[in-house]
This record gives sequence, C-alpha cells and structure tokens, in this order.
Amino acid sequence: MERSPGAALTSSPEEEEEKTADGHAGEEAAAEQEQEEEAAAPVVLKKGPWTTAEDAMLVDHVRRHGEGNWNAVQRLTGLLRCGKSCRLRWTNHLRPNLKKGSFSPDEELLIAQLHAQLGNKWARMAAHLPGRTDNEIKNYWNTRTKRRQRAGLPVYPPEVQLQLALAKRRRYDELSPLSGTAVNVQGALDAAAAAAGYTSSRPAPLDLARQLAATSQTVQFLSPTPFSAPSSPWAKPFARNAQYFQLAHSSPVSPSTPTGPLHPVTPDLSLGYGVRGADQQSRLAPLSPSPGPRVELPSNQFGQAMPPTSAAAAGLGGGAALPDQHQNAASLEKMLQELHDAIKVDPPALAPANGDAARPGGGSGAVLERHGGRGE
DNA sequence: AAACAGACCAACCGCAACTAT
DNA sequence: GATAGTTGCGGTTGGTCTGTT
Repeated sequence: MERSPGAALTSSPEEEEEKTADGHAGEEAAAEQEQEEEAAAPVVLKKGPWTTAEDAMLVDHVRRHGEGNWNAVQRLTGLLRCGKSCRLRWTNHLRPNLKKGSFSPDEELLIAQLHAQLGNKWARMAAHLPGRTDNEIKNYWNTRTKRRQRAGLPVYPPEVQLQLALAKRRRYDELSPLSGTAVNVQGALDAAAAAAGYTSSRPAPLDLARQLAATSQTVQFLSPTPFSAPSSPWAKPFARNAQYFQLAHSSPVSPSTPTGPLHPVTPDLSLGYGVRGADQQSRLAPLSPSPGPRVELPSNQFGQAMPPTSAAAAGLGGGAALPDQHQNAASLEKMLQELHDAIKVDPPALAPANGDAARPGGGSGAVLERHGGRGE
C-alpha cells in the first residue's frame, strides 16, 4: 500500500503554508472562522453526491498539498466533507489518468484472471489495471457475477477454470511426491469428469482439446505484465449484454465461495491457451474446487457449433483455422489430461488456512485475509 | 406512455492496519 | 506498551439509467 510516510502528521505546517500559498484571504478567513466554529459546535459534514464546486475545491487542495492528510481538507478548505469522503472522491473520480468507460475485453479477461488468483482483493486487482479503481472493478465484478449466478452460469471463463485446476494440481504435486502415481486412470477420469460437471453420457473433456485447438490463440495467463497479453477474443462474449455461456450449469464458481483466495497461479504457467468460440466455451464445465451437485446437461450442448460467421462477427476467430493448430491440439490435450488429474485430487491440506473455508457464502473474507496482508 | 425490473454507479460504513505520540 | 489519529480496504446501500412488458 502506498501509504505516505508522515501521513498521520498534524497539519499545522500545511496550514501555515495554506495561509501563504495564495491570496485567497477570504477563503482563509472563512476556514479559520469555521475552525473556530468547529470548536464551539460540531460541523455537520455533508453527504451524498459531490458538486462540481466541491470537486474544484478538492482538486485545488490536492494540487497545492498533494494527496494524503485527507482529514485536513475540511480544515484547510472549509469543504464540508470528511477525510474519507475526500479520499474516495479523489481516488475514484478526480485523480488524473483515470480511465473512464466500460472495460475493454482485455481488461475483463484480466479481471477474471486476477479474481481467480486473488479473490475479492479489489485494490490489488486495480493495481494491475492502470487507470481503473478498486471500486470500479468491484462494481463490475459484482454485477457481472450476480447476473451470471442468477442465470446459473459459471463465473469464471473456461481458461481461468483450467488454470485454477492446473495450479491446484501443481500445488498438490509440490506437497505430495506420491501424487503423480495415478492408479486407476478410468476412475480418475470419471472423477474428473464428475467434478467438472460431466456425466458419462457426455463426451470426455479430452475431446475438447482438439476442439479448443481448432480456434486457439495464445493467452498468457497472469503474465507479469498483464497488458502484454494479446487482445482476447475470449472476453468479447464476456462483455455486457453478451451471451457467453449458452447453457446453464449447476455449480458455478462463486467468487465468494469458501474456496477463498484460490491457489496462486505462478507466472510460469505460460501454456498456450485456446481461446474458444462461444460454442466451444459452452462445452467446458466449470472447475469448482468444491464441486456442487452433479447435473446432467442437455446433450445438445456439445452439438451446437457457432457458425463461422457468427464466431467471426463476435471477434472469436472461430472461422479461421490457425496454422499451428495441430501443435496446439497436442499441448492442449496434455493440458486437459493434467486437468483431469488436477480435479481428481483435492487434498485437504490445500484448504485455505485463513478460515475462508468455514464461511459458506463467503462475502467477507476480508477480515481474516487482511491479517498480514498489508504492506504489499 | 406507464410500470416494472435489472443494471450500473457513486458513495457510505465498519473494520483493520499503520504511524506518531 | 497504550492510545489516538489517519488511511485503506471490502461490503453494502441507495439513486439513476436503461431496457422490457
């Protein structure tokens, strides 16, 4: 956190500066008078939406004194707003280089990835999205999640679900040297399929690898420099008012499920990920770390293919086969195999130690997570 | 055109961490 | 070490906008 040293200092030096910084004698007098009045009667601070005049006062204050010491704003400018309100207004609306408008597909993908990795750590997520605020990201995620959950759709895109599963598997491998010794392959696959929401009547997810590769484009997952990721056609159907998953699923990965912060995904996970068209995306079941009830999905789920024209129109690239699709098919098939293994093992030792697991419905993992979480 | 529902957004609140005294 | 003040974070709420019936 970028806490400025000495932020908690008293404001007296600044008040002195304020008195000599400009020629706003009237304002100073007013401020002083308000100070005196404050001693006599508590100032009633204003709430609600900010006016342009208030914004101007705050901007002017920051220009002269810099960010921080927000509680001094009311003292120095006479602005009838508490420090918290000033800080919020500045960080969310007034500070320079803020990016306004809806999220780009790249940003939406990144948010999903970051959320999968960090959980509801909006401020940390915002650090990866220049010009975006934690509040903005939070609002976006909450509304989007609410919408998808209401529709019974998985919260995370397939790419992110895959990454979660692989990361879990990787983590497990680190902890258990025996984990690599798969015994019953068929049983493992069945378990994986079940965990992923597949049933025996549905195609094995391994088949998906080939389908994935057919329209694959590489997305580097959680790259150290997030914006280096190529433009993601994936996120397109993720955008507002788009139908991204066509079919409902019973066990969406909730952002506030007891899974808590998901297992860290290491930056070296630079596997090429197939970015699929909506038809293919709909075939991937969510990989909930704590799988919900198993539900038979409609059989047409695997038969519906988005027409190439539709895919192309949606920016999905589904209409054109890429030259490296065979290579991608191989790597993706391997990846899917890993996925199966990952799902099949879910060691209790991997349960978050911060108590999130004991909070069904989640919502406020913040308290426990925050312990030791500061100063990053 | 009116009513309604859902989406979106800004702002508030409570809590916890951090720093200075 | 205790305390007070400040800051930041995450959850929640309420108002407004927009699309649908």
